[in-house]
Amino acid sequence: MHPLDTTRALMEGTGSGADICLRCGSRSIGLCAPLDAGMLDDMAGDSERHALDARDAIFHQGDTARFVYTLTEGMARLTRVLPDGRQAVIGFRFAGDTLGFTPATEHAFGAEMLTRGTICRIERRRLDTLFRRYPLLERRFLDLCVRELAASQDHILALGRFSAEERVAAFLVSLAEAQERRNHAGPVFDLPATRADIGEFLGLTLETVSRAISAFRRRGWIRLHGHNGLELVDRAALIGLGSGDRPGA
Amino acid sequence: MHPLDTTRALMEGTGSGADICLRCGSRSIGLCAPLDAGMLDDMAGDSERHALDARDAIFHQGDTARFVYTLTEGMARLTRVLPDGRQAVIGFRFAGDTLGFTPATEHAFGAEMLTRGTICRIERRRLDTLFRRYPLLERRFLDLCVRELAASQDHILALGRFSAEERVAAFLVSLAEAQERRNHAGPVFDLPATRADIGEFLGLTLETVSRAISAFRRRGWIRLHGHNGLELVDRAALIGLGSGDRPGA
DNA sequence: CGAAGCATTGACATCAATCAAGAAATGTGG
DNA sequence: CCACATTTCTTGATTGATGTCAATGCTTCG
Repeated sequence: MHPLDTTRALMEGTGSGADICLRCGSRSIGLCAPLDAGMLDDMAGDSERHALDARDAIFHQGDTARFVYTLTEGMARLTRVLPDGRQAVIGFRFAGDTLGFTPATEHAFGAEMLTRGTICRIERRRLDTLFRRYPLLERRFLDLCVRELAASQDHILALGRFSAEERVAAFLVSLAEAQERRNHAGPVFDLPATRADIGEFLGLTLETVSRAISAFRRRGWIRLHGHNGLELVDRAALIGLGSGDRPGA
Repeated sequence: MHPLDTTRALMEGTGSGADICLRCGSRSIGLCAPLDAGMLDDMAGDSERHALDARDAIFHQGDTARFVYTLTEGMARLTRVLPDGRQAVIGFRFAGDTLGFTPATEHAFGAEMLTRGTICRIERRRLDTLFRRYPLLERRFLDLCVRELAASQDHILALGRFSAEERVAAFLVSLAEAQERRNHAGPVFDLPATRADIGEFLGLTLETVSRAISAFRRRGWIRLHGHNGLELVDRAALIGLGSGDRPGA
């Protein structure tokens, strides 16, 4: 992964290939990708699907980590709260991503839907059993984990060293790329996160995010279609700004 | 882990228990902790020790990831560089921590010694063989990886939401705690990182770090002993500031 | 003792946060 | 389908925290 494609990998999260999860019935489930039919049968008996509305919580920070989740439809955000109420968005997740996997007893962050969608969940204990039966599955989790770690480091680099506009540019590009990797067609992308969500992800206020987006619009780099539609008119300009290779800095 | 003990876990890194690595001969080697004598014999034939001076590189960003390293003595920093030269310190590592483990072909970051010390390295390919022979070892890497991920998220929270003084306070406390967990005695801790290193870790300039440290000194919270000695006089005050639970924010 | 590296401090500039008002989009009920 | 309420977004004015530039002082080490 290019170390500068800051948020791309975070956006990409733990998503993966194009296999079909027999139980969930949808394409491209991160968790199930490396499994053959026998493993999937094993999992199917213990997994459940749930439909959720926008803003619904998948799990809360501090919850006992009983389940591991796969987001099968929709977009979610991962949040972490400080005792004084300050909040940060740790990352965004898309259809196909795995959520809430941890060896700790509690979830260190909460997860909420940004759109309506569905999740598929399996008991943590059941997953441990499967790890023992199918070592390949555990290997896969290790890979996902390392990839996510690399993405977190990209994000650390962005938060520590990028200006406001650089962060927003990197975010918009990574959002578009994440959707393209998920078979998105057409020039208009979804932007279900509010300015406040984006700001909490990038360590900025919502006003600063809004100003950056307005600046890009004035420069003709992007076009907005309602509150939810985003079109990248000059992607090269955004990539240039969001890649940390600007000459004067 | 307390979500607010921001940098503590990052400082703690992948360090671990108190087992003895037969090959390296030193206490508390992260990599070897879960292994019995048979596994250690297996590893010993392929691992090598190296002595390094302060500022020596252990590996560079972009290097082929042939080896996995264990820091057996000394302190190191992990750095990531942008094309325009901006640099960030991703984390610090202490004796007992594992470095450079990745399934990717290249190291995504570089590692340099801050003090003189020694490292023990094993070939990545050899480690893969061991994974197949000792599933417990792979499980251990998964645990370390998840813990490091949680630490990265703490750091993201700090970079995105903490003020300069809060970040420096959290850093000093975590540095002290990391050394205490490694059998440190006495009130004076080592601070081998320069103001510039700390600043690159916390997303601040070296001047801002210096000002924060001076402010703590003026308030009687800390005392400095030369360029390398740090004494926490009022740890509670530092913890209060660095925990994100200040009332007015 | 002197040199080199690192740290401190001050003056000033700048970027992003804050405070505040109003506009656009979305959703709701009649 | 329209009017209204709500939420989200935009923009402006101002403030404040941190960065930048520059000069000086302290530690360490040869």
